[in-house]
Amino acid sequence: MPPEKARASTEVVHALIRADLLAGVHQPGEKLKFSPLCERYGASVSVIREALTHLAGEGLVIAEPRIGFRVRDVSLQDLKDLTATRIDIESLALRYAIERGDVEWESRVVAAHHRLERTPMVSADDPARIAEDWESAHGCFHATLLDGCGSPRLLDIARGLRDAAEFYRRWSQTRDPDRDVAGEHKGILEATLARDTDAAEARLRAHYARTVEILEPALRDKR
Amino acid sequence: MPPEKARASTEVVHALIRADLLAGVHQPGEKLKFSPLCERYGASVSVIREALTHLAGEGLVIAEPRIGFRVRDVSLQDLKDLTATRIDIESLALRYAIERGDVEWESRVVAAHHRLERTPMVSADDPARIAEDWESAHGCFHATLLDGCGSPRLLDIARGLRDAAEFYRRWSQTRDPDRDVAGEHKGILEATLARDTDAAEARLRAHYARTVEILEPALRDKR
DNA sequence: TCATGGAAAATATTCGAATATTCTCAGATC
DNA sequence: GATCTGAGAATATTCGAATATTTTCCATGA
Repeated sequence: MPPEKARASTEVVHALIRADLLAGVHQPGEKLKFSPLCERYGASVSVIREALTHLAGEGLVIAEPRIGFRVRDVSLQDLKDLTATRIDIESLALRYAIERGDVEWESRVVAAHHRLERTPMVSADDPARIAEDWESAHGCFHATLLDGCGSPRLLDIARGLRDAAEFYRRWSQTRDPDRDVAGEHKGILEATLARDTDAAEARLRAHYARTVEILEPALRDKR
Repeated sequence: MPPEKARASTEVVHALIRADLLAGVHQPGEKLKFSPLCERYGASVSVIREALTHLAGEGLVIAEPRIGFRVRDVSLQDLKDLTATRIDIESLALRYAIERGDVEWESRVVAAHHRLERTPMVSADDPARIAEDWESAHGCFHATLLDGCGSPRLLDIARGLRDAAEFYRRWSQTRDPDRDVAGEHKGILEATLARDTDAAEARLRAHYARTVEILEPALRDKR
């Protein structure tokens, strides 16, 4: 339930809808009608419209002129393409980061990893669901890793792909209990700090390939 | 001067403003105020606002909440980053295209190149300005080249970067009279058809590096 | 049974005005 | 002289109603 805001700016509504999309409140492919959204977020059509246009730019919703907006659909095919693209882009950025990153960047990576390592993956009250804090620390670790590459354009592309991947990840909350995610992160960190480009890239690649493997069964029926 | 449209849908206005931005009607960094835009495009604030929000998603304008919108600024630093990123992304896509592209794709590349070759670079009436037809054929050739890669996500990223580059290219209409652009395109085409990945990538890389060299002097004063 | 047409309902789009915010600049204060 | 203040102007944002479009669904005819 979104908090009742007396004043609803488009930014706030954009963030609320975005959070709801990632949380799975609106199903993939579902039509997003104005009247219900206005009621839910306590805003007029104008601000809903602007928020949706913004989200369409981010690729989370699809704008269909004169028909309306719908939640972006998911498919196994798209997940594979997304993951492959993400691996290529992040490998590129990580290589540059390892090549160009300074000590200040290194420290931020170590800090982000430490935070991730010390954040419990599941919350105490709902062990079936991945904790919000962990999701945040996880995203932050991967973003910081690439941060040293020095290319705003490349980082922007990587951020967009991460958002899209998060959409999939949150939508299907399945996970492999045998998987040593912490170990994978540690491996990436160590290879990066050792400035071992090939090893770091291989580990990053394996990390994401694992994720798609886990999500695959949940998408089997979606084509 | 934009054609007087009795009915102004946001799509039409979006396309008009976009064309004007690429044509340099609105200067980089300039504030885009609603009243003048409403008058110029014959639309109400709502449709102008939606068009600008859309353009902000494409990165051509910058949205500053509660302050308004402005044309994205240009800088030498950004041009260099953009070009480097574009080279990396397009190299990646071209490699995949050469690896995976079928005969149908090959034919489209040949066709696009033929069209580009037979389109005059400058129009008869204004030899100082690059012809609209040529710009279009040029963009189409480069897009088709990557088309065979089979990754919608990667193609989407490449398209965004091409748009950004076009913004720079059109803004500064300088060009090098000694440059053999047609030869460069032919070289890329031949290496691609020969499925010589390394040669094709090297030629694509050189092609874009040349472009930044030519644009550089015009941006010297912009930092 | 299936296709077609065309009201009626549902819905998206657009508008212009009402409101809120930011900017400008003259005057006051230190 | 420099900085603050606040009224007024300029501007962006938000609203709800008016308009246009799409969808639904039932009647009609092949």
